[in-house]
Amino acid sequence: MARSNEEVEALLREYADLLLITGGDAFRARAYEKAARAIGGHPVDVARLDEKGLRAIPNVGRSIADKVLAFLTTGTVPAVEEARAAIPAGVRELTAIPALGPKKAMLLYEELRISSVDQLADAIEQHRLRDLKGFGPKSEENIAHGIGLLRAAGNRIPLDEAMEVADDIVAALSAVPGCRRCAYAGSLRRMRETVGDVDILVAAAESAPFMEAFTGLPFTAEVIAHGSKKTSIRTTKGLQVDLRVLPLDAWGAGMLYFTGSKAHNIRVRAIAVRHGLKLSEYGLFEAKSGKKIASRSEEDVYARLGMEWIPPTLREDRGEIKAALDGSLPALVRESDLRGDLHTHTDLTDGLEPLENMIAKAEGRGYAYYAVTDHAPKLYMQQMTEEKMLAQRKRLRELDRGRGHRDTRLLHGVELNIDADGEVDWPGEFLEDFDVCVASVHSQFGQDRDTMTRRLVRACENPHVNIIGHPTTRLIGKRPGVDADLDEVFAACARTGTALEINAHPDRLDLSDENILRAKSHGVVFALDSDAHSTRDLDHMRFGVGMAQRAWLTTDDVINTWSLTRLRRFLHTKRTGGGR
DNA sequence: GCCGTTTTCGGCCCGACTGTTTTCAGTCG
Repeated sequence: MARSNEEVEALLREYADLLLITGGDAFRARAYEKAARAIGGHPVDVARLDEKGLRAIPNVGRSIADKVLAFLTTGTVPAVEEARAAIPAGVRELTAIPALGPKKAMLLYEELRISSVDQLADAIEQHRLRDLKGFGPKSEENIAHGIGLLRAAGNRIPLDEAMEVADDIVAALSAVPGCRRCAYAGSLRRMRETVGDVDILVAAAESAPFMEAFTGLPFTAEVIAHGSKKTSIRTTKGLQVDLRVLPLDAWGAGMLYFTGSKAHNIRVRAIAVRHGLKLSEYGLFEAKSGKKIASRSEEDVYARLGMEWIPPTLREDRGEIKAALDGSLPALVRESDLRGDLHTHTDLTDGLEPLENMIAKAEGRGYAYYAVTDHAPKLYMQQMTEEKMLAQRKRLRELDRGRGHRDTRLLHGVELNIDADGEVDWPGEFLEDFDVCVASVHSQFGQDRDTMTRRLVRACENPHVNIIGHPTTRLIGKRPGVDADLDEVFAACARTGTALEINAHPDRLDLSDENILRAKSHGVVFALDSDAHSTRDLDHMRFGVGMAQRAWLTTDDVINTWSLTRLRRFLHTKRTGGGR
């Protein structure tokens, strides 16, 4: 089941938002936000903690621990219920619009009784905002733009949220007697960056017990359709999940049918037709006689069509069918190929856990090397100094020395800020003592295309910058990527020996699969990084691997699948002016 | 509301940017 931590985090965040909207003490609201973040990233399930255990979590004191306990035992917290009663839920939803915060949302509600995004859109259309204090034509424009962004995200949900639901359902249905196979298919299996609905397949002789178990799941909010072959539900979070039960003999054909993108499936079926065959979710059949040729496994079906088995992440009709026919599919990078992580944080800046915890988890993942890259001083809120950085390095070197050959080697790095002109926080003399430098844009996202392009290219040309972090800085569903001539940036990376990051955080997935494909055509190499701010975040790597696979990457393309020796040579070559 | 080599109060990651003002509030990272 899903951990309680996420639910508690959402509850505390909601309470913090409501406090801000009602104009409560901002520091009090911040206390709830900090506690929410700490609990969300806490490695232990809060449902298993008593008051003492809860208060041991940073930023959780008596009051919040009591509220969490009340929530875990009764399902509600009186103070939160009171706040909810005072403010329509729609007012909080307004704050999801970029450029619209709690103060303006409350003003809109008080003055114009606006309590939904739709009402706000109408009010803008009628120019009713302009008369409000603090609003003008420009704010109207910005808010309208923000609403557009929000609506463009549609009802698709982030990959990790869909994955968690799917994992839960697969675990629940796998435990039902008579289950022969159970797995998720669809865009989730293809690892698309967002998911519209989840498809679950079960192989079993009888479907009824599975349909019953499915509609009875604790998070089923609504049963949309209930039949013997297919049942659809909507979860409490609004995600549609379809379950199909099929005979074990049709498993491969079913998985193939429900996994491929529409375009992939059309192409595969066309190949079947050319062979005088017919492909459906039940199997591959001779067109004339109706005799079944293959259906039990995906490998069988593809093989009878003259193809290699195609990894799900490639099934987008982007050339994989031709490659499968030729026998030239790439050996895609796998999570087990990763030998290290090159972009991670600790509680020295905005991470949630100390250096030692992060390292222990990295070792648990079997990494050969692990880089700690906390924020540099120009991200002002982190208050980094040279002294703090050097103290961290000293500690890290001590930890590294106290270890045997089989342990994870520790690298000391930094995540630099690329400023408006493409400069970074520290001069070369200070940077040259870091093992690895990531550099990222964290401010002034709105620069025009030429300026932003020059800014990123300049960062690539810095001999100490090894990796451009989250290169477009997009936040999926919240903020578009920066406007830059990416082809020019990618060419600069290739020219200067700078790697581009594939940031595996599910809110970023930056670069995206399409941009990775473009960058690869320029001859760029990539760093597949978690950008972890907690030990749990280190496991986000699977999502980045999904993006890398969707872009056809192999271990040759990903620098942190390389041996430490090869990696060090790559990092060193740029500094010594070697280029690539 | 949380926290403390400052310990029961008084601080709280700090600064830039934007659009609105006429000296600044709101939002963001």
